[in-house]
Amino acid sequence: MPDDQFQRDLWRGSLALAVLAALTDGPQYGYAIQKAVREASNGQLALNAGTLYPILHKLEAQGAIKASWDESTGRPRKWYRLTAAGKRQLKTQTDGWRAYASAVEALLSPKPA
Amino acid sequence: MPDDQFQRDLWRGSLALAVLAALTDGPQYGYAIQKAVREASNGQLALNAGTLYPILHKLEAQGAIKASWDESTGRPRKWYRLTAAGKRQLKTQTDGWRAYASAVEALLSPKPA
DNA sequence: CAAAATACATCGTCTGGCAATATATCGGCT
DNA sequence: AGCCGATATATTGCCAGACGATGTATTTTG
Repeated sequence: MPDDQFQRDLWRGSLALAVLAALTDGPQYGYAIQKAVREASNGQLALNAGTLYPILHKLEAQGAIKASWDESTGRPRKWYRLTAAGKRQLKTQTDGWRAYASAVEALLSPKPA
Repeated sequence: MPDDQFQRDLWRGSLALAVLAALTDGPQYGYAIQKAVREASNGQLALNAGTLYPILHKLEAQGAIKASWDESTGRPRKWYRLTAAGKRQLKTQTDGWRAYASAVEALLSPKPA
């Protein structure tokens, strides 16, 4: 059941989804993503640095995002932008997340007698 | 930030939440829970046996559920029911799940300009 | 000038979930 | 009667995700 597997992987890696989502409005660098995610979720999703950077590297290895250094600023920043594949992945996983969330909600809501 | 920690733990163990939820309408035995979860989520959450039983044992150890064997039927069945603590836990974690889900949704939705 | 924030990164560890495996009974089909 | 699939519980070994801790260096703020 590859479909099943997909659902599983999706919910497990939902922080990666958050990272992708943070890049929808244009390129960002790591530290800014961390803050953006925290703020967009009203502080509820605190993306740890030890979690964020591995995710970024993995997404890059997968080809979902592409990185480039900006040395012009004081501290060098590594900017990430979504690739075409990354945009597709974001859409697919967003749909998947919503399906998962509504499945959980169905379990939590009182069933019709 | 203990609050943060709570949020994290909640989303990680969301299958345990599903198990608790499956017991709201009265006691159930393992195999029935497995099917109930699968059906209530339209097949999207397939609770693996190797996942379910450890969860049940853990919830029991925590005192959230209580087990009793029914030997009267052919194959003996182990019935689980929510304890008072389990009901409280279900409510708390349900609220937590919804907060988490809406936080993720906030990230996925296009932000207001 | 010191402290806090910015900015990237890695490592070890813990935990959750899964596949595989094991055991045993029951119902239906042939 | 014999076989198979579904029922029913359970354990084990493995892998991946996430976290805390730690490290380095610069820049802003007090």
